[in-house]
Amino acid sequence: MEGKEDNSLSGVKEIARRANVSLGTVDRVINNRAGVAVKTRNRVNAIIEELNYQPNVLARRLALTSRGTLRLAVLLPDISEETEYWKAPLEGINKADLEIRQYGVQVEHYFFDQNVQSGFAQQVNRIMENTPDGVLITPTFEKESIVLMKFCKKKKIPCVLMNSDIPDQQRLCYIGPELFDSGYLSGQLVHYCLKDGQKAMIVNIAREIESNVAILRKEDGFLAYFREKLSEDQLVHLNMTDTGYAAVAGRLTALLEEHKQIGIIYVTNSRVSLVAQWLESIGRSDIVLIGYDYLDKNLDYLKRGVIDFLLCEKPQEQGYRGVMSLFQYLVFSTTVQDDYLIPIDIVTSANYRYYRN
Amino acid sequence: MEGKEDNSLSGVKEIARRANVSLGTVDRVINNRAGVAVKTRNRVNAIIEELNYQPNVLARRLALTSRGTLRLAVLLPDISEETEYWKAPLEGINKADLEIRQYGVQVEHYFFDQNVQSGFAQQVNRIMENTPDGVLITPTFEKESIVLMKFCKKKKIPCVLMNSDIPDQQRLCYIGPELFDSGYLSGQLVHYCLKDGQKAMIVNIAREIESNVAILRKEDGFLAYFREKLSEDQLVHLNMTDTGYAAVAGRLTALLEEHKQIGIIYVTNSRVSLVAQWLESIGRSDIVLIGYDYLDKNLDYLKRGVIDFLLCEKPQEQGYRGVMSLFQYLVFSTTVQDDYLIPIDIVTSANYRYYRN
DNA sequence: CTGAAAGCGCTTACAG
DNA sequence: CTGAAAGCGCTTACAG
Repeated sequence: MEGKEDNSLSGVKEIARRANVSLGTVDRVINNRAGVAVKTRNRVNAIIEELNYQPNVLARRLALTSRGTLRLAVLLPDISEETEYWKAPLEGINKADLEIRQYGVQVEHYFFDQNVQSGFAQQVNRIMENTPDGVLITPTFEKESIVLMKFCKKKKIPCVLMNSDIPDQQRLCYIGPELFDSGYLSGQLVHYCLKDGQKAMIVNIAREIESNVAILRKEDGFLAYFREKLSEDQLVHLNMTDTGYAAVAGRLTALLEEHKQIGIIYVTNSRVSLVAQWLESIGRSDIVLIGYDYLDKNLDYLKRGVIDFLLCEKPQEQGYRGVMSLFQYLVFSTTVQDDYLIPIDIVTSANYRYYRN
Repeated sequence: MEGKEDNSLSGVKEIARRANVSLGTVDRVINNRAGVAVKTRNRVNAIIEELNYQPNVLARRLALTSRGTLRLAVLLPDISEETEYWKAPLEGINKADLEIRQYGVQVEHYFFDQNVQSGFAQQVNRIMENTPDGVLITPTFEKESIVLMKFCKKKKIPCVLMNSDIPDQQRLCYIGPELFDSGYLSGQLVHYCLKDGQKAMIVNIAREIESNVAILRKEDGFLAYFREKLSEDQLVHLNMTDTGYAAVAGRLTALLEEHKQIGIIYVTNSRVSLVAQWLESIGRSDIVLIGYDYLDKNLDYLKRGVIDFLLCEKPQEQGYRGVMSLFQYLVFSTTVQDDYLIPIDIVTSANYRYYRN
């Protein structure tokens, strides 16, 4: 047992007293600022070590309040009829915004239309003009995203990716699901539900399937499972670039006619509601339906038993964590930030209540 | 647009200036402390409203640092060979502890042996003697828990329940799963996996099944699903109060002999590993096995395909949130705290990686 | 290279 | 009932 001194002093003051220097010098050492004699620096550092000193983040942040605000730029798709999904990440971002506002952080939104690549490019330019202190993006268009990421790298602005990843570029971290495993998991669910003699169908519904990294990765994972544990003979493929209901319903009807043994359908994104609508209209809710995302429309079908499984990747949390990791990095200069792979939740009519937000 | 004045002042200072009172008075009003003339109080409150003033929690907490520490008592089962599970909530509690320590909060642990009711009572007494500022408990033994809860109520100490609930007592909130739905969800999974002509088995393994609220609730939910969508004829029951492997294996072997059609087994707690061990020993990993908890032992079986589904209820998060909700309540005097029903995660060999802690 | 002073926004004795 | 002063632990000009 070491005799603990009556430490009326603590923190920087105690360090200053022991090292026989002023608070200013202690501060310079702690924050690695220039202008301290090596000898002094060493002495102070030794005491810091000895005391196992941990700065009080409250006090630090309070003292910094007077200094300028930190500006975080957030780039993500706007919310449209077609992309209700993006409401969720935005909610998470706003939640984080509210929490850290009082720490002198300010979040600036940049929205783009997912179908307009030039609009994305334009927003990237605006961000670069405004040179924020941190950047959070959904890298929907790879080329322009890389432009921004390179800019950030040069300017030493931390850049966080969300929802889907572009590896091998200098980014602070990626926050989102491991999409391959998401598909693989779907394969597994299909396997559990497949009755004897049945077939499964995989359905991609999107304007640009070939350039949609997310869909391709999920499909890869799904097929990997089939090759491993089942057989591709048991699988029917469908790609729909016409995303209208009539078109989808038409093709599905034809395919079901052709492959009467289809017992399970896996839709690789949130458009699963189109398939649900169709299944319901033909009175075939016995077919197991698996799809994506905790959207009101999808939940309706889930509750009614038309959709059986929804895979969900915590969109709010992605937004929240995206902002918070920038905040942590910039304010508390936390060390290396790790990628955060979001869990892939399996949601059914029996547990969906507990996944609200 | 209102002309915004050059507010060099803000916060309490600005309020004091406008109301023509001192900081002390403003503080009294903000914190509802006595000793302010009604007229003054009203004037100050009006300005607070007008300014839409929000106190800076950083500054508040920093100022309070000098005051005494807040002491939180945490009561939960200790970690033994038999109850590795409780490591997880403890981790969450420790994580919260680390985060809020610098805000002058101190967590005190009280452990008990789940098999010794008198030990639980003893710890309850110790807590009451120490009169902490907040209490977080796992109410394993109902009677003693109620004693503690009543004590808290009288002393106005906030009390949070974790893991299982005792409703209708004055508690700040409950943090844990809705156990009925957990069983119901299991019924649903069984339904999806059940092939034609197969039967399912439900297995309870615990010393005291009849007094184990958690197990009973899950079983209720499970049976409810069967009554609703399947038939009880398709179900075989097994209660094991002898929790040793030999006994379990013996009974299971006999039952499987009797009911050869059993294709799925649902174990209502983390002892699913005993059944997994048996299934593996008799080479029947084709039987679908569903159980509970993200424990190393269970994960091993999950990865090897012996266990198919693990239902998990975020034990770390329960501990973390339990502490944090007390903290929020005591430090920021957040208003009514709501119960937080933890999601029931469905974990398989394809998504378990993302549920680590 | 170093120190003394002022300040971040709030709270608390203490004195009247 | 009210105010002036000191302090929470850290940071930042400014002066030397």
